[in-house]
Amino acid sequence: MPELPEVETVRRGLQPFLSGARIRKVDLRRPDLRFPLPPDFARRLTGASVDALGRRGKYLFATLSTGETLIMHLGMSGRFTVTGAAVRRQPGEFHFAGSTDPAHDHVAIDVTGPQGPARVTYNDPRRFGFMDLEDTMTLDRSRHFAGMGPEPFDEGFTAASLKASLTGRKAPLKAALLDQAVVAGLGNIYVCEALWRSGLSPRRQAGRLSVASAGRLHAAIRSVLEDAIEAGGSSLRDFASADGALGYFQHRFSVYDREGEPCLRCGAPVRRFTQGGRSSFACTKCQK
DNA sequence: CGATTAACCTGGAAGC
DNA sequence: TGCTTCCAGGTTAATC
Repeated sequence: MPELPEVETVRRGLQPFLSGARIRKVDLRRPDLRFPLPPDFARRLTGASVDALGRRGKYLFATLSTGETLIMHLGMSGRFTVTGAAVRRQPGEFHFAGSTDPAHDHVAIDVTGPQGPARVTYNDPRRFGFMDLEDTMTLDRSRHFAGMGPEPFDEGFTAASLKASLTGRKAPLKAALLDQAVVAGLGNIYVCEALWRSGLSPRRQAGRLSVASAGRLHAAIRSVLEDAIEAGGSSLRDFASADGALGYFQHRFSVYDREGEPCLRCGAPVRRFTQGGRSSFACTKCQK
């Protein structure tokens, strides 16, 4: 589910509980999420302090005092919730206070932090998310981060660099922008929204952008992500930040999930079509 | 090498 | 009500 704004919202929600906290206990309900958890996962976390909570693209990561970094990806349906102190547990069975979906609570991390004791629970019905441990020193070269494109808000991400990374690409803009090697953090929603803001068709060949179009696209990517972060992300279904608050950017979608509704710029109906097996939404009248 | 498709997994909504 | 089909915010191995 979550794209950059949602992951950033989660990061900000978890930070007060995790940053500076010591990990007391890690409970695993199953040995794998999308992939097997790394060997001795719980043991390598237990006793560690969290130095900082960061984000790279759609990845969340916690830098630990042990020299390792806990890498987390929420996949399509992953979410974190924070609850108070651990409650009673029956043998062989998990139950977390306040959980509305214990069947998909896969990992629970008990911490003592600046806010006192807390339990951070990872819930993920579809289990497309995953966690891993990597050496902090080589994090940027780790299998998850190597080859990832620039952060949208980094200085290194410019209209010129965007145009350069798209040069030679024959794929449509939609597919190219979903490629995390071009720019990190965009997913289906924000690609659709950024293309609408820049007046470009998702079907446009990525390698054939003018300098002016690349400039508009670059600005649109930053502005839509910025607006979405400010809104606390988008809450499709029931996505919530770690403090339980719902993001509200979904109410500001210009095209995503607005098939048949009028384009906010020209009034023509928003169209939905499939690209690479996924829905694209666009105004075919004013997005060229 | 780049582009496209299928698969991973589950639940909710829509259709009959 | 119950069954079937489609769809979903991501990533990636396999295939073209």
